[in-house]
Amino acid sequence: MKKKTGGKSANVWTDTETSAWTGLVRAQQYLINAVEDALRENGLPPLPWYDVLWELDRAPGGSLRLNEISRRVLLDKYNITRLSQRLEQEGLVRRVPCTQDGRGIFAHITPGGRRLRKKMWPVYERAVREHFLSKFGKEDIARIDRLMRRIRDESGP
Amino acid sequence: MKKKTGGKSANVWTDTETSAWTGLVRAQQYLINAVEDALRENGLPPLPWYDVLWELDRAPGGSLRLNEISRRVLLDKYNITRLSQRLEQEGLVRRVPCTQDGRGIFAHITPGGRRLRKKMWPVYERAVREHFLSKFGKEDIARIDRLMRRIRDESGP
DNA sequence: ACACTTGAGTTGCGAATGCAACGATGAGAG
DNA sequence: CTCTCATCGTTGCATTCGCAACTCAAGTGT
Repeated sequence: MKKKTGGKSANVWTDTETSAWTGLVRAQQYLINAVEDALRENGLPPLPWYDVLWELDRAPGGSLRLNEISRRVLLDKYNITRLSQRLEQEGLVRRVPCTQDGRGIFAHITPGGRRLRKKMWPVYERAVREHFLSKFGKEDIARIDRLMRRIRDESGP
Repeated sequence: MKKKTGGKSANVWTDTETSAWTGLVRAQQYLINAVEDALRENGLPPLPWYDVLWELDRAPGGSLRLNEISRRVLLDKYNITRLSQRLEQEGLVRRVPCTQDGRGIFAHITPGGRRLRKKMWPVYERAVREHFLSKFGKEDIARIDRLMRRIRDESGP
């Protein structure tokens, strides 16, 4: 029971800190698992595919630099390279070199890509609603939004 | 088009819902990445190793059924099987068959395992504090704890 | 005793991931 | 102009993951 913790950045966590941290990590793991399960059960591609297709679908012109995709979905570049190649192989995306920047590659979503995303959406949305949204009221959702936003803010230099 | 969907739970999300969902997922991805980076930069093993060692270290007797580990760290059984084999190969864990249940296997943490966990802790804790805990006050941490707890509650029918 | 179902853990194999090294282009300094 | 340096994307290789099929032990019913 000793509260030695008076010095703020001691090596030791309060129970609440521990619980909040593991809770956050496990909750998200649980949610991802649930969504992936739902997609798989419906014979649909895995989540990262959806993420990328969504980013492209809502991007102006339906295309983004691989670079930018990487930044948005938080996957490493090499990951995006290969994912985009797989997507292209399935005809969901076209990879077109950037004329202004010789080393850039645009991923451009195809009609088939938009179609697939639309087809995945109901499954995705149902899973998220069932396991996440349905458990909270409007205010709590807003609270979560505000709290989570703080984590990635001012990630800085 | 038509909102045949019965009522409020239409297929469409409010901005806050979208933002809260992606915020949660991205925040956690961001945090995991940060921790993994920190571990790697210090030449330490990846996060799942820590998770398992931590669960074992704090478990009474320093051992758990593979089953139970799987449940706690939210990794699939086959994953735990192989992870525990790798840990055993590194001398961090001993896998000992359960006498009462012929098909059970206990993972039992070794002194070396406890030592490694202790060595990983400062790096782990620093990363989490820097990227997560330091951004919130006591009340917010408690709030996050309460909110995240709700997600995994009453999952079972 | 018998088959039947469930549960724990393992394994083969193909796919995805992580890491580091690499080639190529653009940007800046002198 | 040329040299260096940072950025973008790719690739080889090893590790890990995902899935389905499998073994063996427990539990259940007859």
